[in-house]
Amino acid sequence: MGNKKKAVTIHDLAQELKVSPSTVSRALNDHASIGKQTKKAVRKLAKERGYRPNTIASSLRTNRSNTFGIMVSWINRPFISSLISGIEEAARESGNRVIISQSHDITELEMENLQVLYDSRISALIVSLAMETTDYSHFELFTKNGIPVVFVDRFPTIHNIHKVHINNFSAAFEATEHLIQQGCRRIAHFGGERHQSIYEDRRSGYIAALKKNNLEVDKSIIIQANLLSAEEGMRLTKQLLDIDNPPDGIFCANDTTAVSVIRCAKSRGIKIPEELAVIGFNNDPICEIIDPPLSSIHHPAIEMGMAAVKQALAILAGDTSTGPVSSVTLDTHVVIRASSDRLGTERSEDGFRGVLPESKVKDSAPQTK
Amino acid sequence: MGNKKKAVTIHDLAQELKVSPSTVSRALNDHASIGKQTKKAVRKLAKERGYRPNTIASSLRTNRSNTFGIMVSWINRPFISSLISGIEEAARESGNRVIISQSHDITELEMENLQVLYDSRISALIVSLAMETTDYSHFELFTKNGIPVVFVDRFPTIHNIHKVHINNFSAAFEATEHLIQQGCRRIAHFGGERHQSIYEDRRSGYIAALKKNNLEVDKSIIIQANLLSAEEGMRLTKQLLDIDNPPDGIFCANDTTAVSVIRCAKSRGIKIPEELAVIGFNNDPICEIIDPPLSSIHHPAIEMGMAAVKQALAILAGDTSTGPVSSVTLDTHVVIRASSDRLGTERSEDGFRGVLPESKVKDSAPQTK
DNA sequence: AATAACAATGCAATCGATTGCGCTTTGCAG
DNA sequence: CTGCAAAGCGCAATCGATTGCATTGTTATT
Repeated sequence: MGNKKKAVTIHDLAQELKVSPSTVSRALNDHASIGKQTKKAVRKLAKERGYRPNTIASSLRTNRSNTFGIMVSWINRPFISSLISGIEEAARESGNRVIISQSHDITELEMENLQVLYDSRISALIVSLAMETTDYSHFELFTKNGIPVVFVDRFPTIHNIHKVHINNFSAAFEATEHLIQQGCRRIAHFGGERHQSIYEDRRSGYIAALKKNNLEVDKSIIIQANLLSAEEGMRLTKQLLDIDNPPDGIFCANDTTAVSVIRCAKSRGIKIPEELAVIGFNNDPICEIIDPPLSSIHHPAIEMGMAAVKQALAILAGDTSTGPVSSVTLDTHVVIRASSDRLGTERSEDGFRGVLPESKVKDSAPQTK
Repeated sequence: MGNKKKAVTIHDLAQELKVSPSTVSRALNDHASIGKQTKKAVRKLAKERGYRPNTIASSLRTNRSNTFGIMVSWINRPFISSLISGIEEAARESGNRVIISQSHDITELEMENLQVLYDSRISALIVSLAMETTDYSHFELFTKNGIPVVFVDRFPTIHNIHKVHINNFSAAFEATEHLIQQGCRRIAHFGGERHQSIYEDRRSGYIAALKKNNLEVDKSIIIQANLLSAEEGMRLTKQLLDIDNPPDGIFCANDTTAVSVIRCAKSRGIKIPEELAVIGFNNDPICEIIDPPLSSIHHPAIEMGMAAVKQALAILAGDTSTGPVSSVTLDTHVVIRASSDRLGTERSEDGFRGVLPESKVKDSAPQTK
């Protein structure tokens, strides 16, 4: 183990076959102007000697690294890890590698790590913004140097960008209307940083649904969180449930806080969904696990990752059919479970209902280790 | 956007400063034989022109890519994504990039993707084996070429390897003894593929605990799963609970199947932990979410990732203090929750107990999006 | 048979950074 | 004033693969 014998190069093959390195290179790349015999001989020897192309050298010469960079907040979050899984798969299928980097939701770290990605001369960058980030100038390093940047999920509030996203407004609208249909009349909202458009849009969709249904918009039950973490969720829910006129429904901007709401409510003996109907966002695996199962918005993480790669590839191929920028919107849908199902139509015994989109998610992301 | 002006190189800087590229290179790398003034001037101009080193060129010349390759089964599993998060962080801190690849638990895909990683001339490889994999010859490509391979979690059953792991035997032993202490006398086991040593060891630890406590080892309640998926868990649990003499406790080789056991048992009205005590493995986030909360073995995913990087760095630095191979074993511990706590000492109201190792996990991996 | 056309291969530059070796200058001791 | 070392910097090769252009050998055309 650990021998440091040098790897085989095309020069080694060339020497042995008494041809030039150019010929070897072309033979391996199936260039038209190389004879059949030669190609066969080269490939045979390459295999025998265990030749493997040096991607680094190739990248330097061709100026194409065939590598995508990913910048996300935290790798170990259900939505993000599925997103990455989708990116990895689509990238691999198109012959690209994937370098990964996390910002820990801190803008400064995002900036630092972007430098590293740039130094790696990635072919394209796929980003989901750090929660903190409000200034986007650090992405110009890429755009100004001709490296496509595709934003996924959390994207900047500026116009000239490529992005893959969902319609957060309408998803939130549907979620809220669902609660209203279930009889809720005083619906609270758990929202994230408003400078992140996805959270602002979810908030707007929620408010629009209330207004459309002639329900009061009470800002005292619109909760503002920073990171939408479990701890925040627990702490803020306690406050919310302590007020004189507590809500009878709540729409949370993510599942993590929704779970905290359920746990807090349960500990107080508040019946879900009868006294408090809850719906989250993302359709994380925990939705099916918690008792009662949590209604949510299905957020197509893997598909979003794949779409981002597809979009990056199109840009690299010079596809300008969508104009200077492109925006892909993926579909979401409400997944109704017991936490919001006051009419009792969706209940089951063991909680295993063959809901189509969910089994689909499971197929591509089994919760095994 | 999308201008294709070429990036600044050291030659551009050299020309403008009327010095040689060598000087620029050395100045930027803080080489001793370059004058103070020169260094200052070079760095100033580099900054002004937005110079960024081309890692690809540097890698080619120095034969060091400063890139770690990761090969895992699925990125989007709680344990794996935390593992990767740890790897990414430790790698970044040591100035290394991270390329990621997934095998989907299929050996063939593992082999194919390893080729790609090799072609990228990664500095070191960190692997958690595909469930299927029993032959390890495809890793020789790396070892024979002097590229360190560090196995994490799922490792080969051969000796001359570097690895980071836990003591699966003793963890399983402790888990099983815990069930026995709680009064269980007929304990079942849900195991994974036995050719994967981690699952074989968990099984052995379980059996050893039974024997030590003079309990019968009944193979009819040792369940063999392939992927340890939720579906498998549900299907096999149904069979298990249908037998004449059902178990009063079960130790599962992962949390996913343990959750299935709980859900299946609940749907049949079996009381947990009174009639069936359950303990899983990994301490995934779902453990705290499910009702009743699931006891488990804390599996230090992030720390394992960091340890693997540390180990790889040591090998690259030529550290032979551990001999030709090195093995790092990290600690685990039983996390007792309601699913196995028949004595009722660990209960709480809202399920938020400030268990130290858990809050630690949360700090580094908040369940937010 | 002479020439055009083409197929197959080689030559050498190139991508951007690094580095061993050698050259020039300055400083200082003898 | 000479000699010599150290400081500061440049030359040119190098890493491995790619590619425009030149070259050789072969076949087809008139």
